[in-house]
Amino acid sequence: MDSPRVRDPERMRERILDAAQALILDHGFAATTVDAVVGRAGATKGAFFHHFGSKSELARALVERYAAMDRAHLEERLSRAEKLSSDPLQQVLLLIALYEEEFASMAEPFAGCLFASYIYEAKLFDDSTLEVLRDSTLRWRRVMREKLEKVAARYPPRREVDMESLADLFYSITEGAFIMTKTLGDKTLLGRQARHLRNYLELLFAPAETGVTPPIS
Amino acid sequence: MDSPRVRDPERMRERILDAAQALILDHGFAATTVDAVVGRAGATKGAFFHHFGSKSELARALVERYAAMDRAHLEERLSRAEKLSSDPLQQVLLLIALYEEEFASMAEPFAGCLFASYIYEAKLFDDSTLEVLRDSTLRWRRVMREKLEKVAARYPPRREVDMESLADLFYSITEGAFIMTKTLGDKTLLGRQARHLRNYLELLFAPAETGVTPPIS
DNA sequence: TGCAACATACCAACCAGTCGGTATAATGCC
DNA sequence: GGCATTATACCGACTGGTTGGTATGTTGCA
Repeated sequence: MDSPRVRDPERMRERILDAAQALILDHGFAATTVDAVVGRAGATKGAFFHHFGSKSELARALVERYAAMDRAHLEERLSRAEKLSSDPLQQVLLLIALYEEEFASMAEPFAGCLFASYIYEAKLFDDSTLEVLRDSTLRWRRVMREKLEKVAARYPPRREVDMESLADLFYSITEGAFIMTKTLGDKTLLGRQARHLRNYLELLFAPAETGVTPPIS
Repeated sequence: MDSPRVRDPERMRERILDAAQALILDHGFAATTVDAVVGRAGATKGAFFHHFGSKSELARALVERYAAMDRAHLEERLSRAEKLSSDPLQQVLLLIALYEEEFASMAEPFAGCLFASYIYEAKLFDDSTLEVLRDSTLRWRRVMREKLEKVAARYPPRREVDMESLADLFYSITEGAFIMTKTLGDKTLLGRQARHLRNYLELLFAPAETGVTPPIS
């Protein structure tokens, strides 16, 4: 009935990864047992250790999948924003707005970020796993920084800011808002925090007094 | 010489809490064993279970101590800012500047926030422990919101913002910057992120076009 | 039929918590 | 003050349950 007797190794692997991710975001990596993972995935230990050589290998595979998804997600949104406007400032603002939209349309309050989960158990992971975190963070920095430098070239910022830390603000605010969301269970929080980032950029790069765009509401 | 044969239960308790906190911020709660804690604290299992009925009881005691410290820290900085200026906007800006100073003067890149560590292992803790997280978060929100409302009453914000989410920005940016700091190991990051929050508030509440304060640099 | 994809039974290491015992400090009494 | 008595602080071997991992089977598909 419910369980198709057909074998689909790729799907099984994904099911295990999905189960592990959900459990890890609630319990952390250490407290997520292999038994619990296979239980949730509807698999067995045999299947688990067939697909992953060890629990640490699962950790790396999981974060690599997550990083790839995060990267693809950012690239997709950014290219959408770039198609919607040719002005770099508008592109950045649109990018944030797109994220706001998605946050607003989420059913549950958001489970959390795997990067943040890992970093607070950093000593449990090997360097190659932590390298994925660093790479992803630095990618965010680079992508946003390049875009912001184009913005700054066209719209001289009203305050002297370095573009690196301004780029980091995207990551910071998001991660911080994830934590608050998990703490308070308020799913509107994420979008409202992103909105402030948008406000800041609008104010910072506002071309002239009258050029301040009105709130979209 | 080195080991005083005098008994000091309070100090022993603190030593255990200190050891636990340091280990938890690196390994998470689940992976922090009682043996490791007592090892680091120079204590034994007997001492541990004399002071704490269980590992979960340690978790609660630890986060309560952390929350009290966080609260006292905020109150101290805020009252210092309030003494330095009578203008609510300046008070808020000074508060951030005080935190920037502290972040800048730290020797190590900052170990992390216990609240964030706990929230990514939330399912391991009982409600009374998680309540401490919520209370602390809501306290930050309330304190900052009250201050910001006084600011907004005197300086009409240049954009329509709700003071609640603006207040939350203090917590968000801080927590997010903690995560980035842990990921990249850059101890200047924290202060530079706080600086952007200060910029935002300055721009948002800037009294008039000419009133935009020049960068301090 | 051969091999990948599972399932099941099992193991050794580890871990939170216990317990009998010891050392030190506090208290009550003369 | 001195001393018996009690309470507190601490020690460390031990235990029962748990966990990551393995060894050995079984099943489905090319």
